[in-house]
Amino acid sequence: MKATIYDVAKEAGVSIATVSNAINGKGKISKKRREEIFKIMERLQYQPSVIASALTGKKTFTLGLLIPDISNPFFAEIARAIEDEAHQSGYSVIICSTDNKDERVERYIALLESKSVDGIIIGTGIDNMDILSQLQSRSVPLAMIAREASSLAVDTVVADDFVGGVLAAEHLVSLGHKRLAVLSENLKVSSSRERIRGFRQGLADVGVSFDDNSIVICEYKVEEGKRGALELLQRGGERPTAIFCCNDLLAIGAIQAAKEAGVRVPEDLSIVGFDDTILATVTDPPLTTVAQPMEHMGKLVFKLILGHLQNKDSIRQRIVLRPELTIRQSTSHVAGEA
Amino acid sequence: MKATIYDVAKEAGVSIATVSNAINGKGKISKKRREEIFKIMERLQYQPSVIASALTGKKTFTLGLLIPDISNPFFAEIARAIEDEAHQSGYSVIICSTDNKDERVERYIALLESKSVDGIIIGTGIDNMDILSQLQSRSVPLAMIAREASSLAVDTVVADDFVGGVLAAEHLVSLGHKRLAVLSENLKVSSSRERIRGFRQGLADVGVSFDDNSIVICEYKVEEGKRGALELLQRGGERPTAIFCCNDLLAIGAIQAAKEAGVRVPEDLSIVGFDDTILATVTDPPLTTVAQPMEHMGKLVFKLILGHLQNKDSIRQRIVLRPELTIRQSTSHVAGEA
DNA sequence: TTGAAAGCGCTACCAA
DNA sequence: TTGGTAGCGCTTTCAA
Repeated sequence: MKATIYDVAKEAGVSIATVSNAINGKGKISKKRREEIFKIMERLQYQPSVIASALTGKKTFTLGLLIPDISNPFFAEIARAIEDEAHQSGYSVIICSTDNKDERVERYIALLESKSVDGIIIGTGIDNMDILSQLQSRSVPLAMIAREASSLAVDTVVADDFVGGVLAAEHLVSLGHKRLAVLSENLKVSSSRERIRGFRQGLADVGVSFDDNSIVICEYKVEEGKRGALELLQRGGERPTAIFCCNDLLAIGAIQAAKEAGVRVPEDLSIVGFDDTILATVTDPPLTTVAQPMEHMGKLVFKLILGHLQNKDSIRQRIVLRPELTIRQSTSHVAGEA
Repeated sequence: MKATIYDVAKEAGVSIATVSNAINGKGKISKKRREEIFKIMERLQYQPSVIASALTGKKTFTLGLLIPDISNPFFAEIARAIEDEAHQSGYSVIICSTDNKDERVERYIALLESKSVDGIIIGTGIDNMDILSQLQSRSVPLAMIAREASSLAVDTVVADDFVGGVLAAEHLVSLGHKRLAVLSENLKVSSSRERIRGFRQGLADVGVSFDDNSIVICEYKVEEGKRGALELLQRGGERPTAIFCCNDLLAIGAIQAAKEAGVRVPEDLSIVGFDDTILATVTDPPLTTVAQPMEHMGKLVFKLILGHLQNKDSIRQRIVLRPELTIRQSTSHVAGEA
């Protein structure tokens, strides 16, 4: 069987209390004992049981990460950053892909709670914010990434989605586009709403009109984006000359839709994405997109929630990172312009 | 504070043993008591602590998943499949991105063991197989996915990498290619070795010669693939007319290298990838690649390891899935042929 | 059918 | 400096 603290204590001829102290650097222990104990631990291949210590000490050194889908490169990259940072502090992270379904969110949260995770990082869209406020009232440390829960006092790291939207609008306008459309995922996702609001504002600022009918909503998958874009392209009336997509996956769908509809990108249709995942660099044409500093965001949320874990009454922070426009080849001057 | 089994027992006027039995469906309990207890649990929002029950010798319902990098779409998709399947059985999965570094593998394994995970699924390349055999000798349930550890008796799910290599070779040869090259990640990854072996065999079968110097090894990142492909393209002597890349990421690197070197794909250079991740569908041109049934593989490993957890002496299985060639537009007849 | 009590491995507090 | 010991929340005999 695996060695326990008792085995070590017996072997060293001391009490388990002393071994525990040695391990945790508590109390005073003579150097000699200390070294002796460590040597024995090594010989016995002793590894303290996090489970047992969690039952007393309280921490499990495990975090839950709620995201829509780990197979979405945006979240995979964020997850990687969080994981790296967490691992350095001895934390593990449990991934929970929710597909933005409240029902899954609730199941996962219950599971995470029963496993006594030390905190939960949330990057998933949630309809019913009560779920979160309940969590908070049960004093489970929370942090949000790439999503906002403005009704809650909770540590948050987001890119400035509004500014991102503005950036996209400005870019498109500067290329002479006047007939714009938007492809967005479910509006229950706060970041999507902000992006659209920013996009609108960016257009309004320079007097370009924008019609609400030009917004198409769909799920966050490529397939859906394609369907949505197709709808936009096949509508009666004048076709938009540019589409702002609320994430790279949808932008890819739009590119595919354009291909299928025989519309050239960027000559006949400019497309702007959001996120700047690895996908944006490999598409045909490479995607002009609003870049979020994913790695940085991931590392930051972990630091935030860690601060929270170490110091119960550390002050809540909301960190907003500025996105940047990465111009590639999916956007160009509107046809007929200089 | 969170409700405990004591609170429920007190409220119900029974002993904790009875509550425990009710929860776990053990022993005999009168229906009346049973229902009463459940009602109280609900009212108190009682959730049994997995931690505490794990300490009593039961399971933690947590699995570790070792992969090279969760931000690699291939592993992200596999992780998603495993996660879904696991969640259905009440299991959580902790992701561990190792970058194929033994040092990281060891750190993660130690962490997972100290957290008493019920099992570990391994999809990462490992140099020192002793790490695994030690794990096994400590009787930690193991399962491999997309990797082999032939020296160990362990549940395994892989695509038939050898056949995949053959498929790629046959396809290229059928297009008239004779000067072939290979771009592979580190050969310590068993699957890469097999793919190359299959590729070779496929060529040999039809009498096309292949020179070991045409194999370039690099890390698994796009950047590295690009560098490697560039080397291949800029060598003196005749340029290869086709490159077989051991995964999609490298294939993308190769596409980028070709662009940079002014070599057209597929007219001047055909490229075949491996995996068929989402990336393959969006590249320019879309990638011809050997498809692995990722979702299926993920679901299968979980089932395998679960069987192992539920029935200690379930027999070891090695499941080999047949890959398929997905032909897109990165391959074509060699220039000058019909 | 139900309950009392002995742990599981570890931490923390109080004595020695 | 050290050790004894009371839990942490739950499972599991063994009796009642």
